[in-house]
Amino acid sequence: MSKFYVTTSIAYVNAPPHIGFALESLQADVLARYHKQKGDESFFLTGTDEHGAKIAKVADERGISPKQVVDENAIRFKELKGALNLSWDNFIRTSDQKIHWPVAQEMWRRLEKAGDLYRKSYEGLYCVGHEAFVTQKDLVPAVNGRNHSDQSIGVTLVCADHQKEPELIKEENWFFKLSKYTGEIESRIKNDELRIVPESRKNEILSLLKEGLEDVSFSRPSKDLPWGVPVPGDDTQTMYVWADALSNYISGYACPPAGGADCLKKWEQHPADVHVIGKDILRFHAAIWPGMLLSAGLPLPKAIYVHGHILSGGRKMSKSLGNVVDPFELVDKYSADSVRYYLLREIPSSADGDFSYEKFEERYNGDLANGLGNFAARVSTLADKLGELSGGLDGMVEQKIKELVGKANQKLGEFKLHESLSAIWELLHFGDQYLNENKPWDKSVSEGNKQQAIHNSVVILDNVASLLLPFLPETSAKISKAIRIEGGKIEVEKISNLFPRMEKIKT
RNA sequence: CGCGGGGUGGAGAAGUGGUUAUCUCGUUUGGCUCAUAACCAAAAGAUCGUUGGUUCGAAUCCAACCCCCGCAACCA
Repeated sequence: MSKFYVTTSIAYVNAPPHIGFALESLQADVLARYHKQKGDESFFLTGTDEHGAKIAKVADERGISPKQVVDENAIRFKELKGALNLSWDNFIRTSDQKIHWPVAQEMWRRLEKAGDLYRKSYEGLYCVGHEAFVTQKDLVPAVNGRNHSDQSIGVTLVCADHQKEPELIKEENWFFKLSKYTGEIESRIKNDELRIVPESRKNEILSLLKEGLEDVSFSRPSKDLPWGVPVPGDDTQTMYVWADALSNYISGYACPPAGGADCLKKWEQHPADVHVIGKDILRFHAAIWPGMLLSAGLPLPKAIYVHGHILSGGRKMSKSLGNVVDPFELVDKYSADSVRYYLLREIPSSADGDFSYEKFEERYNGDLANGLGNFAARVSTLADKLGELSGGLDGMVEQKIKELVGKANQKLGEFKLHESLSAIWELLHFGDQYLNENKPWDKSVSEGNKQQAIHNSVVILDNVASLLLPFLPETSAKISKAIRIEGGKIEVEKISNLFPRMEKIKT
């Protein structure tokens, strides 16, 4: 038995759960369930990132404490477990002062001890409207008439949102010597000690590393960032997101009750096997996080699996377009397993994918109702009519099962979840073909051949159920429960309407 | 010349030098009737973004160009 530790990224709680986070959770869930099924000791971690100026601002606007804001929102993320039938073992919240903070602070001390943290003044453009620093790209030429006065020096640049000229502000921060680790990180990724999947993402990060990493700011003055983990030994500064949020992979990893430094030991013995993340945060996980771990003298995760984003109707989801898809609404309307199936099958597991109700319906009717549901009903009805079955396994059927089970598992190992599902459906298709060829309902077929054909179909169905366990746990259990195989004898209960066909709702 | 990813039948994808370019959905036709008007088979439908090159042979390698999408360091 081996160990398997998988994580999702932690979600920022300034908004309710997004369907993209649902996808990420499902992908990690499949991996966790698969390893559990194999008999591995699996640990699946998820959680929420709860600090930052944005949260503090929301709290301020609503006249409540930041703690209240994050408590409210974190619940929504936890509820995803029930809604989507997730199997995570722990949910870590970065506002957890008892478990998380000591770990984040211990990490900080380690970096400091390694001589990798230093003070430096940071200079930036500060917009009063944003109450935050803005970058050059946030600025646009002024369009206001009153700004036209100083044409002598050209156009005035102002903040796009507030039409105000930003101030130049200097402040002192702690910086992390990430640049020091560029070479080491690069070589670890290059030789797959830290595997980045898919290949295209690996190349992307390698080309970034080739240009070299710069040191990153690791803290903010506490007056600007009041809501966060205090920097150990410097009460004027609060940790900026990196040391805080990324440490969750250690603090959330079944931290021993003693906490703090003891948590790091656990990671030292067995770091994460996979971090499942979105393409938007690749560089943080493939550069800053490994840099921190190297500095702290800790092992790197073994793999980072990068998924794409979900588009809605071919476009980026955004509130202003009104095409945001709420995962809870979906599950409510359909079922957990059908939403799981759609997201895991339709969205290529390492590229962008699209969500639309039309496609959902197509997948549901085509694959779940007509494919899986119908085959289960078909086989179980045939078997139920005959009562107890005996007979052997056809060599050709056995070989096909072996081939496709192998393919499904191989794809899973490559994190190609949608292709793994596709292999399972190949097996279903083979089952339908097999039945049509052997016609166990036909009067001209001998009793022995009928028994044989149905026996083989049941074995196919049983294998499908087993392969489906990580993807569609509920459905898989329903099918498995109906099939009893003991020695050469088989008994099957009738399985009806796993997925009732949907009527066309939309044009 | 910032970096990267991508452009394959109506839609979505697979396919990194070699016989008639694969799969799913959709369309048409035939078969079957155990099954959720489900299942099986066959057919139609692609100048593989454009142009040029390498090669006996390219979707696949090279060059130029066009188009789409990310990223461009503090935004998680």
